[in-house]
Amino acid sequence: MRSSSIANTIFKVLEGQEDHLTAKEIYEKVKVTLSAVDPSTVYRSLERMVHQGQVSVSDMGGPAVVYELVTKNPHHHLVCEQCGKKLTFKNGEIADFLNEVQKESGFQITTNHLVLFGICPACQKKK
Amino acid sequence: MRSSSIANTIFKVLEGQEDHLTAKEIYEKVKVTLSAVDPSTVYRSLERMVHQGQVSVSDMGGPAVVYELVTKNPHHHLVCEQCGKKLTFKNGEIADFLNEVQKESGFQITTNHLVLFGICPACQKKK
DNA sequence: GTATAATATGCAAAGATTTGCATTTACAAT
DNA sequence: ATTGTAAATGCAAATCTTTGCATATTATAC
Ligand SMILES: [Zn+2]
Ligand SMILES: [Zn+2]
Ligand SMILES: [Zn+2]
Ligand SMILES: [Zn+2]
Repeated sequence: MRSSSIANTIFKVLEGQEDHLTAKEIYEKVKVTLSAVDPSTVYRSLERMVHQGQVSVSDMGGPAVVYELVTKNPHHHLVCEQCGKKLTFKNGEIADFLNEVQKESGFQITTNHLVLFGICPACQKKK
Repeated sequence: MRSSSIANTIFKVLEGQEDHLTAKEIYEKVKVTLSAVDPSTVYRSLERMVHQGQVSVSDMGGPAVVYELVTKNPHHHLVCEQCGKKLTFKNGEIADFLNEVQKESGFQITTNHLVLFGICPACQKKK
């Protein structure tokens, strides 16, 4: 993979990013560097990176699924479906559960960015 | 909601369905009964039903997210990302974990159809 | 290095989904 | 029943995403 490849540019974009990004947002950011890049190429690259396990793709309750680097800091989330408030769990806090499932099923778990939904304490009070 | 409403028709479609369906598939089935229905109406109705908790929406690894009645038989899945093989867990087998998260976070968990991914034993052998 | 095969990219078109707005329908209050 | 309000629907347009195919790039084998 040469350093100017799309995948590499995507990688850099995700690396310098705290939050999760939609495919569209990633495309926009890649276009800043590679102005002639085609959307389909970005979408296909993302798909590839997800399949290879470098990147996670998740529905976080927003208008579109979001992508994030997996390698950087493995974690999981609990999202309030009413106000969008987001808790982050370190991988270890969920690992027990996933290991249990792995042991009982024989499947090797690949889920690397679990997203649960709920209603946060504040929103529970609201009614 | 009158009995010929779109939401009601969608409900019937999902009720008489074993497997998960994509929005497109649901639209096609609704159209059989209500030939003049507009796609956007079906999409919006589904969104509503999901928001109200009657229907689950999940990425099961296929080309599009899939919908399913939640009320019928609450459950969760583990899907092989290589061959698509699908295990189904009764709600009880996952409930402990969700209850734990609920207790520790104060969030009231609403996730009603959890989908985990992994590699099944057969595909692990394939190398 | 040259040839061969596999992968990545761009482009155009198709397809799927969402959005804005006007209209209709359902519900509730009078 | 009449009126007023909120929700649901259809239609057209916009947007987002995927797909097929040709070209270019990269990797592998000789
Ligand atoms: Zn995350
Ligand atoms: Zn909240
Ligand atoms: Zn299911
Ligand atoms: Zn498998």
